[in-house]
Amino acid sequence: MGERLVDTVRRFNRTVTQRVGALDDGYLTRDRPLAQARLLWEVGPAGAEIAALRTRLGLDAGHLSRLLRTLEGDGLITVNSAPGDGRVRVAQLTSAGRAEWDVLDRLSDELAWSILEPLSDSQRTRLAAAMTEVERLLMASLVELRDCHPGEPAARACLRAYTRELAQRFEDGFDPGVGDDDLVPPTGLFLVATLSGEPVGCGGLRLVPGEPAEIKRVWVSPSVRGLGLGRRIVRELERRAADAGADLVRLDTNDSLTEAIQLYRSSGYHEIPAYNDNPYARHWFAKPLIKDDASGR
Amino acid sequence: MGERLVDTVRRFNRTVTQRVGALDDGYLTRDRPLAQARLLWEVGPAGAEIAALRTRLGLDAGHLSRLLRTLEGDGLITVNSAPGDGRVRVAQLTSAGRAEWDVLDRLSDELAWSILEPLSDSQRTRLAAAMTEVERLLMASLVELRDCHPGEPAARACLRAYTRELAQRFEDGFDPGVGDDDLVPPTGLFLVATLSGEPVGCGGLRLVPGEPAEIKRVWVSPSVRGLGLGRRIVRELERRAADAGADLVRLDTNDSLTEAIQLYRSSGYHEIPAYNDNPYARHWFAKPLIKDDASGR
DNA sequence: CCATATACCTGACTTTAGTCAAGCAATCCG
DNA sequence: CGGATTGCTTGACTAAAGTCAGGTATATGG
Repeated sequence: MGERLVDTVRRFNRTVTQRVGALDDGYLTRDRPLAQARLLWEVGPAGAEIAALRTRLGLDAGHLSRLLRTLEGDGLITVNSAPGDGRVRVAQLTSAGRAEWDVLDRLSDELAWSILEPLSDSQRTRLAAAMTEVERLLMASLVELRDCHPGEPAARACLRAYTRELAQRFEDGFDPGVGDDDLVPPTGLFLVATLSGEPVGCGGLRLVPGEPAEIKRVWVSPSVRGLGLGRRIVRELERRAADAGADLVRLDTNDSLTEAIQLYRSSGYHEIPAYNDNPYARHWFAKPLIKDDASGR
Repeated sequence: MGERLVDTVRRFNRTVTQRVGALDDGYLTRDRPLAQARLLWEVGPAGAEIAALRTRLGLDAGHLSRLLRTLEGDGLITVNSAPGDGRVRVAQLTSAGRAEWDVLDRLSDELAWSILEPLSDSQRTRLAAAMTEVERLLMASLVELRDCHPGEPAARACLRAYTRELAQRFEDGFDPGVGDDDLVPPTGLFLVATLSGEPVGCGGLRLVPGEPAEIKRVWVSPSVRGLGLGRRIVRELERRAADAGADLVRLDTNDSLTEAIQLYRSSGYHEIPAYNDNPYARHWFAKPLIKDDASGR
């Protein structure tokens, strides 16, 4: 039965991904090299930082620079230094570039419509629903979890979002207090989850030798909630804690974070007495770590 | 609401198609050029005719030939003339090529599993179901309908399948009688539906000036049934008949072709008295054609 | 048997894509 | 203020993809 599922995924990858992908490229290319067309599209009406384009398109810095130069030469974009930081450069569409982008936008609409057009109404609705489902579930697989210094931009973005959200949800606001710069080896660690470059979640671990490990700053972007990312982050943090020699992991949380409490309970955590005086904490949880070097499944 | 559906399709195309597609390519490439890897994969354990590879991969004849020469030079495939026709050449995997193919097969399994792995059981099932749905419905859109001489290989394949199926379904067998070589302009036409090069359906139209047009040889491959292709073929034939000046289109059919009868009834056909003495016909249908040069949505 | 068509191959390109090291300007850090 | 770092650009490549005009066997139809 696992075999059947794998076959389904493989067939899907082959047929849908390659064929529709090729179709998409063909439509959007407009007798311009594919990389240029994609780049022009990604710059978009709002403009974009070059670093962002690089991660989104997965291009080499040199290659990207050259592509930008070509588009600039064709009068489709301008590249200027960012106002804040002179090293950062920002690409903007010129009016000619905008016109071209609009054409791509229209073609993209037409392609989408050409897919829907031969279908009956009910088929169209079913297709859209199935596409949304596939997309959401694939997201979960494409999220990458990696170690990240809390000071890195991706981490800071997550922590800002985390703080903003808690401030909104807690009755009496939220002040994160001191920074999270201690969440680096050897006294801790910080994980950031990214979806094609964009940070979509995070989690920290504080490690004090001889004491239980502590999970902190677990946050998942609303855009990917309900896909099990929180559970995945917590599981990874537990694994790291075990690797570091901890045999217990604990954390504090607040009543208003109902999904989090639900997650911890269903992940094997049980409530314990307060182990700190965090003014925002209302519940304290702990989970014993069982060491196993042979990971099952 | 049409707009929402189009947006869904566009988002799907972008995220799923590009990201999963790139992932797929990366896995399967095995530090061999992508085109070579894909070609090796397409040759497969059963071997393949070069013409088939060309259409399946959408490659230029020269480019393909060179790729074949490279794989041949690496000892992965052999290319020999086909037994029937000395011009046609067939690629076969050598044992080394077969071993390489097996590796690709395994990697493909691993990639599929890496997508499923982070998901819960119920999510996996839902993903597989949604993928199957997307795939089937996209098929309908990717089917291309084109004019085709009844003597062309694609047409002959359809007509053979048509004949075989009727012979099986009719109580007293089926003999197509004379060929369908009259289904060419100006006395008629023949359409073949292809799904990425493979013929999956057909339909013919006989045109006699001053007489009603006649629909013949409508067939849809079992692999794509239930996706509205039959209806699409009939609709296109009606359009062609109208373009040719006919104001009525008629056809004959047999009791055992229940889906066809259902299709004709729901497409606006009504039963009429026998207009010919086709020994296999049990029902005769007709539909008046309304001319409209402004085709609505 | 000969003209024509088919199916593929070769040579001789051009265009894209992608890599790597070196370099420069802006910024950050102590 | 001076040395490191960051962010991007350039030069100098290589590899892969794709194109196009011949060319060579094999088949087909009169």
